Amino acid sequence: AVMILRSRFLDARRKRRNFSKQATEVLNEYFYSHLSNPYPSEEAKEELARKCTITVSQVSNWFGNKRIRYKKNIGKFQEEANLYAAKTAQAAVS
Amino acid sequence: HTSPYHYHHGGLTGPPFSTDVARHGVLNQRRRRRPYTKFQLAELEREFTANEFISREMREEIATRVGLNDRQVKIWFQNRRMKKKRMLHRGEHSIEEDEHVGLN
DNA sequence: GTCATTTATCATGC
DNA sequence: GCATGATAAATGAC
Repeated sequence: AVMILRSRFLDARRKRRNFSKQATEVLNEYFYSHLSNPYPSEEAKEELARKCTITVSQVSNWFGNKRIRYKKNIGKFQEEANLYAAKTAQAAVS
Repeated sequence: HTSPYHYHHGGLTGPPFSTDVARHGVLNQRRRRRPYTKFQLAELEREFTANEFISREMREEIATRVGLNDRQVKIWFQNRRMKKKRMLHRGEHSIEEDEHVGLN
């Protein structure tokens, strides 16, 4: 039984799929609008998970990867940051 | 539960990840992650199957046998117990939503 | 001890 | 060929 569980566990990343465009959109919106403290609470993670149709663990994985990769190369994400900054600014006006 | 790396922040001034530099000085930087060998993992898994919690004596015995310090062995068993918990909690939510060939 | 993380590595998508 | 999601070592809060 243990072997079955483990093989199924290892298959998770073996057949990983990219998130949908809408899901990535939602996650990035939250990330760049909370850039000073990009650590969503457990409740926020659950809400993001519902909106993106993914699990809470996947939300945690996404933010973990996003934080480290953003920190390692801020310049590479500058264009993306400006994009979502303008998007949230647009939402604030309306 | 607050984020550990932002716990000591008094104000909200400063860039997102400013605490990283202040966390450790020049001398003590974070130990680099080093994947374990197949032999080490096989031995650790075998011991974990026997018992998930080990005493300090058994910990030292395993450490010298596989070529790790007792701290690494302790951490490995902690992470292994967390992994088991995740594995068990996986079958609850999504039994098997495989082959969802979804296009964006 | 648990557990949310950081960091590097892995496996895959395209 | 890198981008991306998931996992494996390692740290620290509690």
